Amino acid sequence: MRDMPGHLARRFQQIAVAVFLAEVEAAGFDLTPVQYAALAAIAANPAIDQITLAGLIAYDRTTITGVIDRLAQKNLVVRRASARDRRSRELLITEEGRRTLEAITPAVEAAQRLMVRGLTRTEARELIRLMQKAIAAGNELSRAPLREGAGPERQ
Amino acid sequence: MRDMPGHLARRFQQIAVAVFLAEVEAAGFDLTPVQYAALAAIAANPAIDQITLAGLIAYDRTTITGVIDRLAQKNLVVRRASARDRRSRELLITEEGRRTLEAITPAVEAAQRLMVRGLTRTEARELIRLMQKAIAAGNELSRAPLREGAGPERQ
DNA sequence: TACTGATGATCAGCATACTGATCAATAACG
DNA sequence: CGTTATTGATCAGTATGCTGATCATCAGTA
Repeated sequence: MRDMPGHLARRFQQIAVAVFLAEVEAAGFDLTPVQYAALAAIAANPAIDQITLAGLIAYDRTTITGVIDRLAQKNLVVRRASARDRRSRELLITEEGRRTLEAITPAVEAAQRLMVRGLTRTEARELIRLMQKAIAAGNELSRAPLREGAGPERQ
Repeated sequence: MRDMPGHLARRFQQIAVAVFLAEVEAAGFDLTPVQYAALAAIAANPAIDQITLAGLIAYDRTTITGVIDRLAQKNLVVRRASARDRRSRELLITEEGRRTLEAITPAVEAAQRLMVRGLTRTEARELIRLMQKAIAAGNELSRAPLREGAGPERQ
């Protein structure tokens, strides 16, 4: 059991979330890993729509509604109706959102280091590389694959 | 973002769960990764109580109630009042549970291989080793740490 | 232009995970 | 023995994630 990738994946994620939440709370904030990722992506991509955002950070499209709900409730982002497509909502970070994002970054970085504190620097880099490689090969297997930023049309 | 251990952990777990569910469903079963782990642990530890089970597979104690509820509803396990401690429930696998566990094993093993199909055999082994090492160092950081089987008293 | 299909968002329902509380029963102690 | 602390289990509440459905809107085509 203890050498099954699936079990280890669940366990590592479990610890990663706990470390993230602890660091962020110690810094005086109340933001989940998923909320942080969404906030950062919105900051980097103003007026992004929810589907594109989902692709950027590999969320399920139905999950994102609730995440944005909670970010909006905390006044960190704003949902705005799109002018050119009335189905979609444009997402924008607020001033408070931007301040929060900046202030929280050190805690997030500390959490990343803590997650792999049992590894040497070389091992940590190797773990990251191997996870990236495995993820790339399995990207299409989940309902929420990563979609590269649209950018200029790829053929 | 794409080299943050926390993000990669979430993504790898996401794929691992999707692969597991797909393989198990293709084999004709309806069991989640968590339910499988619990079922296997109960099979290997007859009359285990829920708290000890939680420690063996690193579940939160409040999560396990629902998991066992669902396994019991599928007639795969039975909850029995303990004679020596009336607070606790002894968990036992049923005949159907044992048949299911045996029949499902090939699908579970196939899923484990699929999760790391982008890696060479050596890389997969290294990923497993590094995750184990990181997890061991972070074990106490989550609310649901792994607890070694009680076995004969450790001092 | 009317129809058809695709798309963005949301919803209902279910299964993990967690926080923190409660309750019954047991263990530990004076 | 009785008080206190601990422990096994559960519950309420919240946040991901997923399946599958619905609704409004848009795009493409006959």
